[in-house]
Amino acid sequence: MTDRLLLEEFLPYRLVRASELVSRRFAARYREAYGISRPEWRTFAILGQLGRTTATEIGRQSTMHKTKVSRAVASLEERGWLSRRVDEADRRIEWLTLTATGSKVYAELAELARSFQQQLADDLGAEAAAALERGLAAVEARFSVSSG
Amino acid sequence: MTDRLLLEEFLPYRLVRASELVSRRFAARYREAYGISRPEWRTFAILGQLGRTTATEIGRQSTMHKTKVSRAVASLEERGWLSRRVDEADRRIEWLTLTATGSKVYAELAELARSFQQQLADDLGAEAAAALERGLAAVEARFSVSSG
DNA sequence: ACTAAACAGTTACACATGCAACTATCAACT
DNA sequence: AGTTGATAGTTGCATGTGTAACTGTTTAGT
Repeated sequence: MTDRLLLEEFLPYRLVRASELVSRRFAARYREAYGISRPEWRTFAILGQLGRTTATEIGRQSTMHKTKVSRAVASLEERGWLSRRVDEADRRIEWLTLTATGSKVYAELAELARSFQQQLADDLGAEAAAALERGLAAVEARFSVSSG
Repeated sequence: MTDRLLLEEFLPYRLVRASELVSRRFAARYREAYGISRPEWRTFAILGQLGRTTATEIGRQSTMHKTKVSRAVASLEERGWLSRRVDEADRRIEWLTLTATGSKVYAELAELARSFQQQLADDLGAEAAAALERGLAAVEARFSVSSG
C-alpha cells in the first residue's frame, strides 16, 4: 500500500474534473435560457462560427460521435435554427447553414458565452487563465485529430 | 455576423475537448487491460487511494452522480475487488474497502496511471505541464465542491 | 414518544448514447 | 458497364445515464 495513486496529482483526472465543473455551469446557463442540450450547443456553436459546414466536419472538430452530431442536427433543424442542402456535385454531402432565426439565437448565445468567458477569466485571474491556456494549447498540439 | 464566437479561444470548450482527448486515451488503456468502464475506474481509484470510504464521499470527490457511483460499486463488488460493511453506529452508511484481489489490481492500475502520467508530461514538456497544472489548480480553487 | 426533516443508498423509468449495420452516393480499377 | 471500396449520414438495438421516487435509518423539534 505504499504506492497509492494520488488523484489530486493525476493530470487526466484533474482535467476531467475541471472540465466538468466549468462546462456544467455553462451548460446550466444555455439550458435554462434556450432548453438545448450539450451536443446541440456544441453543434450549433461550430456551425455558427463556420457559417456553413457539414456534420462530418462538426464531428471532427468537436470530438463528438457522428450519431450524436446527426441527432443534434436533426433537433436543431426541427427548432428551425438551421437548414440543410444537399451538395450538387457530391450528393452524399449535406451543407448546413443557419436560418434567420438561427442567426438571431446564435448572436445571443455567443454573447452569453463571451460573458461567461469574461467572468471565468476574472475568477481565475489573468495569470492563471494564461497558464491554463498555455497548458491546453500543448494538449491540443499533442493530442489533436491527426495524432492517433 | 461580425461577432462570431471563436471556439478555439473559448475556455470551457477547450477544456472539454482537451479533457476528452486525454481521458479517452487513458480509458482505452485500462479498458483493454481490465475491461472496466470509466465510472468503475474512477470509483476504484478513489477507493484505492483512500483505503476505506463511502459511496457518498466518492460522489463528492469525483463529481459523479450518486446513481453512477452506486452502480459502479455494485459492479466492482461483483468482480470481487471491493467489499462493503455497514457502519455499526450509523446503519445508513456503508464502508467500502478493497479486497485482497482488489488491492493487487489496484497496484497494477496505479502503475498504469503513473506511466501514462509520465508519458503525458514528456509529451507536453515540463513547462507546458506546469502551466496546465497551475491553470487547473485555479479552476479547482474557484469551482470546487463548496462554491455553488 | 412522535412527527418531520435529513441523509445514505437503490431502483424504475424515460431518455441519451455508441456500436454495428444500413442506405445512398461517389471514386477507382478492371 | 460492373465490381470493389470508401465516404456522408441515418437508424435499430443494447447499454449507460439522470431524475424522481423509493426504502431504511438517523437526527431534531415538539
